[in-house]
Amino acid sequence: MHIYDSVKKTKLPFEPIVPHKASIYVCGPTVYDDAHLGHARSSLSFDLLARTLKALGYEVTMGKNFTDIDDKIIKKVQATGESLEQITTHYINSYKEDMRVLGVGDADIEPKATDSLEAIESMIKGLIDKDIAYVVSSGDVYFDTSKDSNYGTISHQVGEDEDNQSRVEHNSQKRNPKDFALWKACASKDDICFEMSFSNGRPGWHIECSAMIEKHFKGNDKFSIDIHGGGADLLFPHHENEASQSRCATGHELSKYWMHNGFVNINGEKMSKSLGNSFFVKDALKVYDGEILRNYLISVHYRNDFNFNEEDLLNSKKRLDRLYRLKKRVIPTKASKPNIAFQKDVSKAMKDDLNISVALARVEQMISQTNDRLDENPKDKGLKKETLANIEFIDKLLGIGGQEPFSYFQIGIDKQTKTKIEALIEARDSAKKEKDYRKSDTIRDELSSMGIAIMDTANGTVWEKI
RNA sequence: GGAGCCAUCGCCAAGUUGGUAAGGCCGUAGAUUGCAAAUCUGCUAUUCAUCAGUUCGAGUCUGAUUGGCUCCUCCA
Repeated sequence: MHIYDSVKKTKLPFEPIVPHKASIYVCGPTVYDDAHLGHARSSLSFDLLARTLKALGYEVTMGKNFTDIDDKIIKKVQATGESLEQITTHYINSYKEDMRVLGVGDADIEPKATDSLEAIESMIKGLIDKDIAYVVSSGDVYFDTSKDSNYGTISHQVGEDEDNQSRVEHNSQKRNPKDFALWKACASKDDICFEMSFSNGRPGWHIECSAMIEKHFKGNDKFSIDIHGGGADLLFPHHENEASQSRCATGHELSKYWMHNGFVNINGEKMSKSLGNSFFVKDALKVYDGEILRNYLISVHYRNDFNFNEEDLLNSKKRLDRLYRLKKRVIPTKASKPNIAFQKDVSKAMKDDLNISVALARVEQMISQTNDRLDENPKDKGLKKETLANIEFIDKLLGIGGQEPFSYFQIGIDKQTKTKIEALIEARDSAKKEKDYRKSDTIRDELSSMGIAIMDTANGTVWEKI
């Protein structure tokens, strides 16, 4: 397995801390709103990573946190009158449900900031004791970046000159402009605070992840975890700060490898809350099936930016349709063993920093070849069994192709419509038998206007929702 | 102002260590079909934004130019 390390900026062989085991920690969402396509993409990227590692025989431990204390959540609390817990529970469940529909299961470890306050406190305390962190008069606790000579080695973004045109607000209480808050003291009585030895307040964003990693992962004397992941925007300052805190607190590096996924753009524009063009997973799922969305979102390499648009989505759906049409041809049968060459090729592609394009190209080659062989010999039972095994292999590795193929093509059709469609097909068949092609074509047109495509096969007429 | 990324067929998109351009969609010709659809087969970039350099050889390395984009502020 090779992965691209976005800190070293090169592809590296994956050599985990403990042989055959992989510990991954991904920055999860701040739960004050529904998940958008960007969350989905990040989640999907690391889901593919975990699936690939598992397929290669690694025992994977996936951690993904929920930031459930944050200014925006508090704002929502104040705006809605609901409790912090009500709000965060709601959005955590909403996130999990969306991801489940996209084929991403729960992480093995799902820490919440509110469950990690002790770990946060002890890490901050330790840093204060070493004078790497300091408390200012307001009660805020800052991290002294000048104490870490390696500060900047993660993002390579910290220049020599401190006095650049950075948009970072200059706080006179800070020792250095780049220092960041580990702990924010309560500003008012309405604030949501936790009592700590240094002040009443709440944790800063960066410390949460560091503390949660230390709490849940063992690591060794050099690294806490194997892979730390997240969106490309988190590289700086979030991951830089995380790495620095952990380095100073633990005396070793936080993560052996760093992976960052690219953005989802909508019509070429960055999707962000401030631009107001967020595309929520829930909204997308109203229109498209979860697997179709998944198939689309994983079709572009995880490091590239992803430009979401409907035309490409439909294109990618057509590719998935081909897989399911093949599945229709081989079902019902019992899967045997997947074709070794095929399995090897697909795995090889995924082993190369999750090269999904090459993997999917190989899948399509398999589809074409199998269709060809099935055209020649429609009753090749061995081939059918192997093909089904191939599809099951793909489903396990990529999370696509796992549905029952007939229902895949009939998603969103209710029973009543289904009965009607089947009646029309029956009527058309009898018209065809009587060679009344005008009538049969009229029926086909009627079905077509209902959004139903039909195809005459050796085993009778089948239909699909377009 | 600082840091960095990207530019491959009409569209989407691969292309570690330089060796002579995957795959899909669309289009097109054919097989098949009552006609379609589905399926299969053939065709579809002497060329990788531009210019220069290194090299026997560059989409792949170096430099410059042009055009997109991101981060430096909460952000997946």
